[in-house]
Amino acid sequence: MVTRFAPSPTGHLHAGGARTALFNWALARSQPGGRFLLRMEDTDRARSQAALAESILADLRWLGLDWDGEPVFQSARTPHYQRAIAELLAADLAYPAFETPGELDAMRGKAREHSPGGGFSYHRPPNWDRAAALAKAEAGAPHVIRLHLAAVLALCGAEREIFAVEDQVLGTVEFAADALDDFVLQRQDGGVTYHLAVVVDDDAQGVTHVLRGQEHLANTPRHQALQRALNLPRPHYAHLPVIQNPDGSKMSKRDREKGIAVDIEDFRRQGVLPEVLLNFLALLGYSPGEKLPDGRDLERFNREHLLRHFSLARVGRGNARFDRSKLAAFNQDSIAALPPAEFKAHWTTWCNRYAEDAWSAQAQKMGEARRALFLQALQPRSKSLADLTALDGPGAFALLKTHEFAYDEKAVSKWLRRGEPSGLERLRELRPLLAELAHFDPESIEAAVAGFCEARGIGLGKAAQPLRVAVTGGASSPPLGITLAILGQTETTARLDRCLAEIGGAQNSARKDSA
RNA sequence: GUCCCCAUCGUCUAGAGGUUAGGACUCCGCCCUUUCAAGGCGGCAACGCGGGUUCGAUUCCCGCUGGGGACGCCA
Repeated sequence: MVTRFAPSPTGHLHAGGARTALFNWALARSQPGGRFLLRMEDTDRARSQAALAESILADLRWLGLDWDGEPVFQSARTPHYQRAIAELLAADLAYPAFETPGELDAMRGKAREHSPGGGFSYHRPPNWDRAAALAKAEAGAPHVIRLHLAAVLALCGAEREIFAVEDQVLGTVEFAADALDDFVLQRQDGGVTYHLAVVVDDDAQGVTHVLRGQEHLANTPRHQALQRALNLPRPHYAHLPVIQNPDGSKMSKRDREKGIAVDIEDFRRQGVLPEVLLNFLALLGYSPGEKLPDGRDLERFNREHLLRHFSLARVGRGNARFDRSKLAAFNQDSIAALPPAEFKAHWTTWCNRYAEDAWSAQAQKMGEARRALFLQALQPRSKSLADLTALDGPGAFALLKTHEFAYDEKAVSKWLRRGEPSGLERLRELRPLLAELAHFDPESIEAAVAGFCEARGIGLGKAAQPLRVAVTGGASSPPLGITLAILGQTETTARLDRCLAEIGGAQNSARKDSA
């Protein structure tokens, strides 16, 4: 079995493309001796970019997908296409046509007028003068080369041969005989179209199974017609459901402009682990159909599992919407489950590529020991690697400087102002205790605060919450000991002073006002 | 408009001619807890509609509706 992934380097690898690549990879790798090939469909010279081809390759590698041999670039295969065109021309299975794009537009418009919505299809007229046309083309008149469908049909035993697609996911799909016309094989500029290239290359590379998005389904009769015309074997076809946005629209570059992640690069930047993205992508339009011992569906699996168990029979037929919150949940679980060393490695890699300068400066200042505590505290609280350095994330308290974070008014009033004695008063007592602590590690801090509470016969929350609000501005953070230890003794003291001055001062004047 | 594909909780899905229609994510509640996160327990929530076939259909067939895709000298 030979499969292939054949992206066009006119954009980055996007979620749908990655899923197609993944399934092709899994299908080939699930078979002994199966091969998975890569081909860059860069026949559109104007839109293709070498840098994009490289980025697609990089994203595939990042996902952990490997391919056999070197990627084939269609731009380097022109002679093969020319040979195919020449062969078709010689057999009168293709012919030159001279309409300009403008003329074709007009013809389409006219066809629409006559039957509203009626499709336009191009066919060579019966009284067509082959010799004259060939001579005109030879003389240099601008022209395209079109497939001579009627002649191809004459080659077939039955029209079914090209109009019926035996799809391994969808079953047999029958197209109407007028679904095809004499489509263009070679453009005026001499470049061949996708249809010709794909058929020639799939044959040249020995591809046996073509797994692609459902948007290609209607192209398949064209490809089957070309295979017939060129006398090439027909691969097996399977068309995958389309991946959609949550609102049911197609994922597109437009969504990217709105800041919605679409490309693999986007998810990478957001701090999604590659194995998580791979896992999640595999769940769109596919289900392993396995139950766990406790009766749950198997949903979390890795590359190796997919490669061992993947089957086209488990591919769905309906389109799938991309649910980011589920991805986030998977990502958080996977991050939390990582061995700390691996987590650190992932995070370091991510930082080197994407982290903001603000974080870099802060990390420098933190030093190794506190940085380790930070990672330890944040690992189980991060939905993504980007969360760690996000100024609105769970680690923000450690990222912002002493005077940068804001106090949450509700938290302040609940934990600092209310009560008798108030939280502020507890803070005044706690400040020297913490400032003089010999060892400022999580355990010592916890012990000191616990001792403080015990001595006064109060619950831990009475001291922990005011402290938390004072040093983070809000009522939630990692456990108190580690929170303070991450900040360090100097910073903790400074923040307590800021709090006492700002909130304490404000409180005093507020009391006067109300009195 | 024409052609094609699809149709189970909001989303991803499992599923069988007879099931209390299962799981996951989201959301809600409770427990745990110094807060958050995590974890545990529980809850809300689906077979689009109309005809057949059948003892019985959510499952099979047809129609409708709805969603999606394709209709390029893009791929």
